[in-house]
Amino acid sequence: MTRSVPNISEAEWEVMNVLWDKAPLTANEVVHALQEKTDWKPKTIRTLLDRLVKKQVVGVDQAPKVYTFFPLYSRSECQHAEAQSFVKRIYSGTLKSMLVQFIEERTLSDEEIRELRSILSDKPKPN
Amino acid sequence: MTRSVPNISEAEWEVMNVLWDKAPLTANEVVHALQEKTDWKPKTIRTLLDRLVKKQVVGVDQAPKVYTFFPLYSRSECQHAEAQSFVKRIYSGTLKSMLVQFIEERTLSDEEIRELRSILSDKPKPN
DNA sequence: CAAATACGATTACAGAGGTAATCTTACCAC
DNA sequence: GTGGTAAGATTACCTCTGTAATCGTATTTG
Repeated sequence: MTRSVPNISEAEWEVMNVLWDKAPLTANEVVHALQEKTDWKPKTIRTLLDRLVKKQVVGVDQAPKVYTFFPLYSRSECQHAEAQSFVKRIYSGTLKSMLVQFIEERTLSDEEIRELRSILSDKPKPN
Repeated sequence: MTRSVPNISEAEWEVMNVLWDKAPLTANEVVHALQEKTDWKPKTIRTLLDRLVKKQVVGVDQAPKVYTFFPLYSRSECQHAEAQSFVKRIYSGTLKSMLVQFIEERTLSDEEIRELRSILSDKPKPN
């Protein structure tokens, strides 16, 4: 039974990526981590954190006077949820058709194709 | 040189799918085509069409008194644009990591994996 | 011709998201 | 203790999206 993941907006994803990498973090630590990637003001990042808390995607520890934030869902859980809805919306539900398109349009280099093929060969686990 | 595709919202994608299937269509024809898939009111669909025209994702032929609408971008062009930004946002840019995840989490059946593998084997065109 | 209808144009309005600023309060340094 | 600062809480404001309704005008119909 997969929990359903709340929607996470584009800007919020940036924040989540930081938290997944090194939570728990204070708001300030998140701000610093994002200072390189974005040019958001600290207040903006704080707003994003608050919204994530409100959506219950992020938890907060209020015990110390300076709050620390941490994810309530794993990165792969969220990626998976996004991927499902993305593939459904854009490719009528089949990852295959997406991959076919990427191959046909040569978006993937031969090298990448080789990599993908080897992943697929390795993995058909007989379980 | 790839034209950059304007953003298309979720509801707008439904409309685009209809247009890609059988444009040019009048607003009414689009409404009928969507009557089965959605429960949107005709006015709602009309609004979506107007917004798509405004965004210049859809063109309109005003010559006949009843306008006809048609896409200005191909379906695969739009899919591709969405896929790029999706993979970038969610999987740090690599389709590979997405596929790896799908395989590792057994989101794909053995059958699907076989299909993907055969696609990959067929396609590494040496051109 | 007058009324009904159909289509297009304009307007509406709430929620999410992007991007902050201001207000409040508590703590630290003089 | 008083003023500066930092953290959290509250408020702001615009755009986009979802979801239409209303208004104006032209065409059809009785």
